[in-house]
Amino acid sequence: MITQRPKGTQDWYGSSIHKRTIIEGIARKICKAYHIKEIITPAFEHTILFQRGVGETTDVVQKEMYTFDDKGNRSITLKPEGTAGAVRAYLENSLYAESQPTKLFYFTQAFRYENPQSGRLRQHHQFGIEFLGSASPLAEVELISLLTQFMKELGMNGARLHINSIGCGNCRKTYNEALLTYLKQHEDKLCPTCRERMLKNPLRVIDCKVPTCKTIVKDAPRTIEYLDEECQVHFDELKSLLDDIGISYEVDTGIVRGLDYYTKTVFEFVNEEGFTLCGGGRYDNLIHELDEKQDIPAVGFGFGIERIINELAAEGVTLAPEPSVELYVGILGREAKAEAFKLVQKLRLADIIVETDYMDRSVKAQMKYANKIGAKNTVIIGADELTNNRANIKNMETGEQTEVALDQLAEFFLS
RNA sequence: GUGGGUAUAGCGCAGUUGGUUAGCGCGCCAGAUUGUGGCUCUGGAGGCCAAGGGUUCGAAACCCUUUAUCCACCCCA
Repeated sequence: MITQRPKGTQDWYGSSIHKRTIIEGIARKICKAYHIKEIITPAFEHTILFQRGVGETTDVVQKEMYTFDDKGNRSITLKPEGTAGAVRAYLENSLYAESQPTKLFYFTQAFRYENPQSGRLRQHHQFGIEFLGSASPLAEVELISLLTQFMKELGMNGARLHINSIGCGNCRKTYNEALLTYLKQHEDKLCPTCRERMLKNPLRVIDCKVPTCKTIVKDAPRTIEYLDEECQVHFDELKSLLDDIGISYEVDTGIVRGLDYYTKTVFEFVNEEGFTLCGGGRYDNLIHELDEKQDIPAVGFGFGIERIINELAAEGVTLAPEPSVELYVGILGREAKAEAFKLVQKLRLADIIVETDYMDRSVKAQMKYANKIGAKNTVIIGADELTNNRANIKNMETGEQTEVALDQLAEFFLS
């Protein structure tokens, strides 16, 4: 038990940490070109932030949060998603007072108490972006186009874009009435949970997976049919912008999203099995909800790092390998240790990846080790080399040896 | 929260209707004459058979409980 990690968590090391580093590197590079700045917010926040931000009726808040009282009797929650914390930081630090928009990216853990399964953990990691201050559909387009570029550079081909509009609070009112009227006609055929949530948050019934509910939902009114003028114009403009820049998408009127803060645009990138890799949307009311003095539109997304890695594996994509050791410096005899290590340090100062012997192994065992770790070259430093000031660099691929003066080794590898 | 599969060495797996000292492959360490890897050969280390209880002369195997893990539902990234 003491050496066992908690359920639903993962250790990152070896090839997994390498993949993550590559993914992060590509994301950072692209964010730089889009002029998006990094933000790091705490791993935990006041519970009320998520209750108000994510929404009291959501599953995330109702049953999935890691919530506890700290020693000062403050209710604290490990963040279940990235948006609320980033928006809180935006407000607390008055970032809205600077020239708008504010574009933020982050890599964060997210914690949800769920039963783990494929692509779902209790602690997972997200690459997220929040684009605050713009009501223009161009903000959505920017995020979607960034995501398209991101996946392309990763070598991922299987993700398709699904978009929908769920309207603003205004359209929601008329829509909810229409939906509720429809659902009430079929109430007897709905599953028990749907019968309950139909009253609290009827929108949730739309993505119920129970077959009987699905058949009813198929003919249910859609949010998209009840958009007011402004929301309709926004959605039409978004679609035409996507058309014009050549990003293909599918309008999926079933996308609802499980977080209450979404308004107008919601979108997902799903793989061929229909599994969500990335989800996001516009949240024009969230900021006002958290700080009534402010009324600022925004849009954002979260992309699951673990899901990226799974999808890349499923698509058979291999990422760039780790750089290999340029030189293994073998040490023979105690007298040679200090001199050999000085050489190692000199090469490392020149940014050359060098490894050496810390195990007092035989030359043969050291060569074996050098081969095992994939060293491109080896050199053995012993009494002979020290007295002659010369050593043989062995190319491990060809087996060829080149004699070089000890003090010329760094130069040998720099040229 | 609900349902199904699984749990044997660092990793991947065998292990017959219950029967001696629990095996195999990979990996790890060492050797095959002097200070040079890969291939081959030889040897070695490494197991509370997930944990706890029960049945039995005898349990890795059968039964119960717990835990973990994988998969699915709900929901989500």
